[in-house]
Amino acid sequence: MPTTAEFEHMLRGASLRVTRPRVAVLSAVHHHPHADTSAIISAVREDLGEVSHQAVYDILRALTVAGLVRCIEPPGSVARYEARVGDNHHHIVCRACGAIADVDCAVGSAPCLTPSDDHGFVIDEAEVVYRGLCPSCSTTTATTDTRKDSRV
Amino acid sequence: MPTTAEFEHMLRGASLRVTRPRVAVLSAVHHHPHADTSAIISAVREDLGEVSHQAVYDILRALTVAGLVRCIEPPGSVARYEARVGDNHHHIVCRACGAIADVDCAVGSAPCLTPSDDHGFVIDEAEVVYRGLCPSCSTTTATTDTRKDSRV
DNA sequence: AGCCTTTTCTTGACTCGTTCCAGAAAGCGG
DNA sequence: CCGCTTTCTGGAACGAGTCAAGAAAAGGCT
Repeated sequence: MPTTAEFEHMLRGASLRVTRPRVAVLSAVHHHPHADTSAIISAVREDLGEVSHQAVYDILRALTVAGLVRCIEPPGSVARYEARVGDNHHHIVCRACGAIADVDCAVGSAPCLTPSDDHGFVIDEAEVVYRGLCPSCSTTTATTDTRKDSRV
Repeated sequence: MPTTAEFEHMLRGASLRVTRPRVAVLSAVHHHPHADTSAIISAVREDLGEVSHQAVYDILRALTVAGLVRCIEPPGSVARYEARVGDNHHHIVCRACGAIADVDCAVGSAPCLTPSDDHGFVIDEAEVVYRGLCPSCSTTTATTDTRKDSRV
């Protein structure tokens, strides 16, 4: 886990001013992977005392466009943020509890980036979202759900 | 494009009561692929006159759980609905204008359903979202965006 | 065909995540 | 240390979607 000095260095490297709220937000995202905005606001306020929610929204956007954090928006959930950037990994979302886990790329090459027909689009990214049940939900839920209807 | 009688038959086949709003919503989703809820409401009202938005929300949910329509929620956009169900296809979303196009599965097998580490999750579906620029946006936008940083 | 039960639709208020705005505060180059 | 610029505060506002109670209608049954 990076130190405060490293967070400051990351901000400067992205041409962003170094402020206490920004360091706190960056730190919160690193310490709470896949946290939503309100969780990040809480974490930042534990750190600094009162911080406006607007500041956190602004900072998260600034960090996102700077490439220091990544915003993911799972269906049926609010926006969540994570610090793993640069490596293109994907996510498993639990249908029952909404838990999210990271998944590294399944295959070495990029088969999903070459669809059969791109309709003239210029594709620069493909994101994969796996859906299923997390370990605890799959055990508590009776094994009544045996559908297997999805191809990829 | 299915006829009204066929829409009614689809509803009955899903154990759903046949009502004019439901037929109109089902028809609207078939005629307007990837339309958002407000567009569907407009289309239904052109058909039937006044219909409450609540009815459309309820109907869309009922049709979704019945498997007659599919709900997609692209990041940065509201929920959209489409009638192509059963075949597992994916979507290209234009970063600039939000246009959506269908993409059939790139490969015959399901490589994306076997991630390198599933963290104990029971995966039953994988959804792929391609992001890029649609034909018109890629020509109007100057070719200044040459990043190619995504693997899958 | 006509009743009765259950489901569905209407109306209207309301929640929640997010954004907009104007002014105060703080970072940082000179 | 000063001043310009960016950032943060506080509060209002917005929009998609949800909740709740009662009216309307679908469909089974006689």
